[in-house]
Amino acid sequence: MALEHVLLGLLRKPANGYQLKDKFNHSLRHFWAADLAQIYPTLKRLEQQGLLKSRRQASDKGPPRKIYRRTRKGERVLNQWISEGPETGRDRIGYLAQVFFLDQLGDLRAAHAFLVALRAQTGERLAALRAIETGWASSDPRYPDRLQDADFFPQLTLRMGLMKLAAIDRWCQESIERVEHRIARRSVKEHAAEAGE
Amino acid sequence: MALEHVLLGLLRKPANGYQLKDKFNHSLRHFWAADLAQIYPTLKRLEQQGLLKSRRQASDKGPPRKIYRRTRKGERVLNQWISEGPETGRDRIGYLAQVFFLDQLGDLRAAHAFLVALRAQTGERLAALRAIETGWASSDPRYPDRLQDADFFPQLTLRMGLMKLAAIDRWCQESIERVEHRIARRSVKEHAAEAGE
DNA sequence: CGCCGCATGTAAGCGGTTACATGATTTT
DNA sequence: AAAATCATGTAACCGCTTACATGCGGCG
Repeated sequence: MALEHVLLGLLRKPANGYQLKDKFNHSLRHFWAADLAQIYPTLKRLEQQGLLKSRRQASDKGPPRKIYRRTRKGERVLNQWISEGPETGRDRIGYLAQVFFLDQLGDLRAAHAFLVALRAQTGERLAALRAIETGWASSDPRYPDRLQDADFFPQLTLRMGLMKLAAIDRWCQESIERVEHRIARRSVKEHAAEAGE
Repeated sequence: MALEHVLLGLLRKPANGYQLKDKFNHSLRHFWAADLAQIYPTLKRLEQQGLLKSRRQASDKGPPRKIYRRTRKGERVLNQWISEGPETGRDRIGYLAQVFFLDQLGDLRAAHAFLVALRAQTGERLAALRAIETGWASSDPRYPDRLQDADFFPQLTLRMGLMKLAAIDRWCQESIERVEHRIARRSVKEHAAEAGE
């Protein structure tokens, strides 16, 4: 399981399940979503495997927390996961499957609308990432290359998000144009056919 | 389920499970993997839902085939899936999670090696896509903008793969360089510290 | 004779999502 | 008084992967 490894990575410092969820929402959200209902049982399992240890701790506000701490065995497993090399090629890209079948709508204008919608979504996500970047850059003068390692590598993932979304946006632009040409060409042909009848 | 929709899209023309697997391997492989053990039960379920119909047909070589054909209801469901707009943001990117925690290896040279390996993998996939593109371009003079719609949209997905992998490759390049600078800077500091002792 | 390609399936298990259940504290 | 936030969990279900089971026909 991959979530196991991500939790081990996040537990560089001790934390409880709820805090881990927040960490997901703040830093990893753009390429990894996690649910509390998945986090809790996974933490439990990791403890059973001896990769984590937990202790209860009273909280000022709300019920007591169950705080997990990574064991040395847990560290070793994390290290091994990364050392095994990059996990690539398992991606399933839903919107690309949709694009693949776009002709089956039988309506180029509907296909066009799909691409326009995709570009809008991409633009939103791109704007969100850019906002994070400018915020970070303005709050820390060491951004990006004088950050300490623990922040530098997350910064690299942000940069990857930015570059990928920019590439998707460029693709949307050019694809939309090409579909527009297609529509124009087709209507010319139709007129020619009508004139010929 | 998403595989359901992809199978519906692939069944523009009737086919059996084994052929569908081949279609996956030929055209969708780069953004969607599918297993026979998943395809067969899914086809069965789609038939139970009235989105497909099947008939047995003897084969020259090997056992008889079970050929599925899409019903009008199946067409409607496919259409609806695409019309609901692009499915984005559900992606879990394993290697980015690994990059995120790369500092925890506690060894910049190991992190560097990871990025080099990622770049190598990216390069391989990029080369594979480029080979497909040049093959297609040389075998069909209509490539890319005079292809018929049923080929044009798949061509768009190929182009997306190319652009994304190129972006990842650029990111790898610049990230590797930045890590190298980091290593160099660090060793300078170490020398300074030694001199100071 | 064994292996490969064609062809169809089942069973077990895993990882993840959705929905449900509970309850304290803080904010509106 | 109601809603939001903090906090932990369970149960049911779903989709997918891995492994297993079966069998035909052609090739070396």
